[in-house]
Amino acid sequence: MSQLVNIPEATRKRLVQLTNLLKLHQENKITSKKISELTGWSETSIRHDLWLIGYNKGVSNGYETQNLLQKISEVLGIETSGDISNNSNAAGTDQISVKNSGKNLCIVGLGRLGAALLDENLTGGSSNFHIKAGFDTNIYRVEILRSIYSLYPASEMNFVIKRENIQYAILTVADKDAQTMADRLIKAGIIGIVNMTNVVLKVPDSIKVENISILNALKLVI
Amino acid sequence: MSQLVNIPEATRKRLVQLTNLLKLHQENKITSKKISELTGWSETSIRHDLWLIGYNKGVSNGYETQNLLQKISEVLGIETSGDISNNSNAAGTDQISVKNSGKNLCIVGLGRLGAALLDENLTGGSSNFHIKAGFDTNIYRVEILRSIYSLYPASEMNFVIKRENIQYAILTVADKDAQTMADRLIKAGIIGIVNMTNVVLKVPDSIKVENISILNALKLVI
DNA sequence: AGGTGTGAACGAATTCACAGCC
DNA sequence: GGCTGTGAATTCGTTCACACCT
Repeated sequence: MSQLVNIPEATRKRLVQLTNLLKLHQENKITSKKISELTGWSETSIRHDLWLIGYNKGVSNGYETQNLLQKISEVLGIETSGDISNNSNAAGTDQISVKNSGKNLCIVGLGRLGAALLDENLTGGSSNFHIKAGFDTNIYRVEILRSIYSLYPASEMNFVIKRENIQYAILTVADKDAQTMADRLIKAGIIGIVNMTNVVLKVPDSIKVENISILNALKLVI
Repeated sequence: MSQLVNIPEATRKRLVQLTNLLKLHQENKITSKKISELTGWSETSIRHDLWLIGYNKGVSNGYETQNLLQKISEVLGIETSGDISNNSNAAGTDQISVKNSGKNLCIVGLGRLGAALLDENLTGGSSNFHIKAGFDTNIYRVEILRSIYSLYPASEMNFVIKRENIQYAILTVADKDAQTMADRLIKAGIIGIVNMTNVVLKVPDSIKVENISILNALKLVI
């Protein structure tokens, strides 16, 4: 789909974070040294990353902030649209028309955390994620919550995910239900899961999972 | 204090996750093959990890679940304080605490997400983290929220962190305030930060940071 | 000078291969 | 036969060294 080049995982992680940095960066240009100062990454690493994605617009004088941001977003398959969507900038080598389809996602598990995410500004910033649904096994929970998003009992998961063309899920259920729910999500057609539970999910190779358990993170900073 | 051996970061991550798996595992024994099935990690990797931490109780017949859990927790410096203490003392009071060297933490930024974390069961499971304080620059926010935890305006951060002997922080502020708040936390004596913002924090080498931005995670599962 | 681009060298992490044990 | 323990081999990621640009 988007993945023009095969980017190493470590580089992908840095690039995603770099997009956020570039968005906040006020100045026109930015050097690898400056990025290094702001992040703690080595200058070489940054240049190497950009080399890997075939960026060669720096030419000894630093990178043009917006141009770099554009390129990285392209390569990662995330849209930056938002602020400067002057798509009319020709010159670029983007022969492949990046389809501007927003990414639809759902939140599975509407406890305190999941419910908070419904209102979190996930679609903001300028990345186009659309929260299309929230699910919970507890039907009362679904009814009680007020939100601008549509909430459903978990029993309707399969149906709703297909109808709304949802491809990604944030999993915030109890640990004991995590694997079961992941299985159901995958069966319904989900291809990427942000796993906020504390368990390791076993999924097919084709499914991408990112683990961001708060408890695990705490144990790692000890 | 705990770090008996110098464990590679990749191994540490797996071990933390493995503790969760072992806690949920019902059977007495577990093999590397079984762990592999449950997680997707390679069998060799698992055995190698255990070898690295000097575990050698497996001897060709699988590992004893509880013994292994104990050992890993020890090495990682996280207490397991017997999650299955239902063996004899069935009474609700689990005050049987082993080595109550609890880790004190605070939550910085009491938006929807931060507020949700106050009530999240972070200290549960069996890892002893104690949420000692919540901070927000918005003093009204602090006053409005009800919780069993103590909330303070950010201006009192330095004082409270020292008084309560808080060493770890979960950062859930707005991106633009992230670095500033991190700096203040570090100045106040914090040594580990779980960074839930979307920015990369620049911190001294002595400070541990784990990044668990939901937005970044979403971009990585695309 | 101060910056990028790029392959080679180095170090970290994973996998392989096989010895040893039950 | 099925399992763990362990060094070696391989793959992956980072850093170095230096050519080149402006």
